[in-house]
Amino acid sequence: MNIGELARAADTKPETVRYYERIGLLPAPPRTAGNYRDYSAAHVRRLVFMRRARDLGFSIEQVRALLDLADQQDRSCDAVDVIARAHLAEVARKLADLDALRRELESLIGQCRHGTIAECRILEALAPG
Amino acid sequence: MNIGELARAADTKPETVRYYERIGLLPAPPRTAGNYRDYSAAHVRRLVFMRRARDLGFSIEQVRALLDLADQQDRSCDAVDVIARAHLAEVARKLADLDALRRELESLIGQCRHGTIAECRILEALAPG
DNA sequence: TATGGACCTTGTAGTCGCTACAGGGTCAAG
DNA sequence: CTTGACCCTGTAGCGACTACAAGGTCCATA
Repeated sequence: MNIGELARAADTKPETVRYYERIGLLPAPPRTAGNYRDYSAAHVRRLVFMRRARDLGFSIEQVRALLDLADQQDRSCDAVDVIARAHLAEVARKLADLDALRRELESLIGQCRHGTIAECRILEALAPG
Repeated sequence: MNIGELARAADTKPETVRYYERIGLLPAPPRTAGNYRDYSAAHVRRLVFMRRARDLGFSIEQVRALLDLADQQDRSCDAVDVIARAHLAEVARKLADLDALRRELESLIGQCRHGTIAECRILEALAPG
């Protein structure tokens, strides 16, 4: 299986796959006679896992930690729980920030009286004083 | 007023101020005999405006557009409204995405049975099919 | 007057997670 | 045998800063 097929199987792109190999996240596969990367089903599984975790907003370093843990089958899975909870806390924080931001923008926009720039309430709200 | 004082007045850092000058967002001020940047109250107003807009999540290019508009006092402020509304739409979209993400993470975490990695529901949920 | 330390100057490189080339090589179909 | 779709490597770019390094300036204190 070449890099394009692997990428399609994980709904990503060859550039991203090469990037993951370069940063040591996806093991380098054997090469064909023509120097093409030659992937197996295990690579597909690993890449799909990575893409799914990335889509859920885990950072590359968190993904690396999750993959490392996944390789140690007999350890307690509490470490996985810790990573997931830390990420959830971060997401919750961002949600709160973004919601406050939305309210502030809505208030800003609600003040627009469609006059001239000189009397623009939105710009006034952004300006000091 | 030197760069450190300006930065403190706008609750930011000298590096950021120099960055804004480099990308043409904050006009280069005159220099003192010792080659220090010498800022006026107008610079403070502009930088505070920029930081406030950035804190509200406007991109640098949006801030640039808002500043350009703010300089044209007799134009209609509808263009400002358009920028603000576009940004609000973007924020609302991100909020929805992040909320879906939070729910998915909560569901993932709710499945943790604190056993071994081999039977970890979180890792299973991340793994392919 | 000397000296220390806090500031300022420039330029460059790093962050994150890719993405987009450029300039070549390989492969399968027609 | 040629065409075109893919692959290879290496490097540079994105946004919005941030972090140095190596030097210069300014001001207060000894």
